[in-house]
Amino acid sequence: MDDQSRMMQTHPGVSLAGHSVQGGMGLPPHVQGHEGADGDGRKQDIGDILHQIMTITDQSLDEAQAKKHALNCHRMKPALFSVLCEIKEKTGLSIRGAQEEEPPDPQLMRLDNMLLAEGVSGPEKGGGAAAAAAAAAASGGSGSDNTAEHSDYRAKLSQIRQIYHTELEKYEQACNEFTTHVMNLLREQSRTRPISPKEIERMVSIIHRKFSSIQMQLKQSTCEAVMILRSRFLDARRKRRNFSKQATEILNEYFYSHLSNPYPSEEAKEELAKKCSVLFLNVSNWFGNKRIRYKKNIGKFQEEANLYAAKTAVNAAHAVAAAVQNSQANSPTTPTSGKLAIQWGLDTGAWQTLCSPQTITSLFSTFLGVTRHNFISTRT
DNA sequence: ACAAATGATTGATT
DNA sequence: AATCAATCATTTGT
Repeated sequence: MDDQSRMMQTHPGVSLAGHSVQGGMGLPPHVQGHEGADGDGRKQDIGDILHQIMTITDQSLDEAQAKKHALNCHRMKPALFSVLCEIKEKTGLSIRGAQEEEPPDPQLMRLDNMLLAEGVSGPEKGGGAAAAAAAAAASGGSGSDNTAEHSDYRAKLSQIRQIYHTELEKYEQACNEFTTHVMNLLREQSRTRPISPKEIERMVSIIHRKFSSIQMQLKQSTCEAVMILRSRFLDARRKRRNFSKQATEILNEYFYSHLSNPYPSEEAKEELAKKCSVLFLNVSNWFGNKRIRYKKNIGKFQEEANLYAAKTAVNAAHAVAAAVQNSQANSPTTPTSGKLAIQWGLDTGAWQTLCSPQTITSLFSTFLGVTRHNFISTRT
């Protein structure tokens, strides 16, 4: 209303010149006569029109409807409409131009990528399973019972995915509904207001922007949920399983039978990992923990040490005995063998005496049924 | 419920 | 890159 009156005042020349709406209520315009084709008559017309517009709210709906129809049917209407649109376009210059182009939001892209990677926004079934499998592999579980471990995770993930999709669909539907509503409204209004198709387009894009910002919030919170789920289920620290009895058995056997240097080589670790059906990293962690904990409190591990020493002895006794016999027979002493202090560390040194005398003694006695001294004396 | 045991992580060190 | 040391978070044993 303001627009209309303003523009009509500013550009009287383009108003409904030469056409009297006044007496033609409900009648097609062409039936009415053209009384004043120039001068006073025209001004009079304009005044009448303005007056009519100003008082339009006082009129009944039927009357207004009829006037609208009369306006729409006027032969000059399309031309007038385009002129008004043009004027409006020019006067509203400042509004547009500022945010015409929209570069793809980097954060939105990050969110999209993550959702895709997690199998939330990707293809329905395969993507999710693949993502779960990948996550399982990355988490480095013990390998044997991954499926049971992660079925819960997968269930929750698909729950998130479902919520995400339904919400997204809801937003999309609402967006479309709203857009069509607004478009219809604007189209309807464009019969009486100078609204160009371009403007409608712009309005639509504004609406889409608004809705996509809502979508972004949805994506954000979905990402958060996935992250929480991940940390809850896949962080190995949180969901850890102790190794099987056999695995710890094998590892302990190696540890105590290499107590003087419990640093398995890469190959040895590989082999142990295979034997225990755990990962290489698990073996490394295990030895790291074992060394530090053993060193920290040797006394506590005494019993265990004896146990495994005995175990290994059963397997190795013959071999050792043979070796001893061999060395007795043909070779001078092994240079390092006399030294019984066991130190750990790397080439750089920093080795400490760690094996208690009792451990050594028990090792020797269980191995060969001789005392440490006896054993040494047999070699020297 | 509590403490001990245990596997993993992290930061520093070498 | 491998290891140590401290620490975390869970599991297991009581």
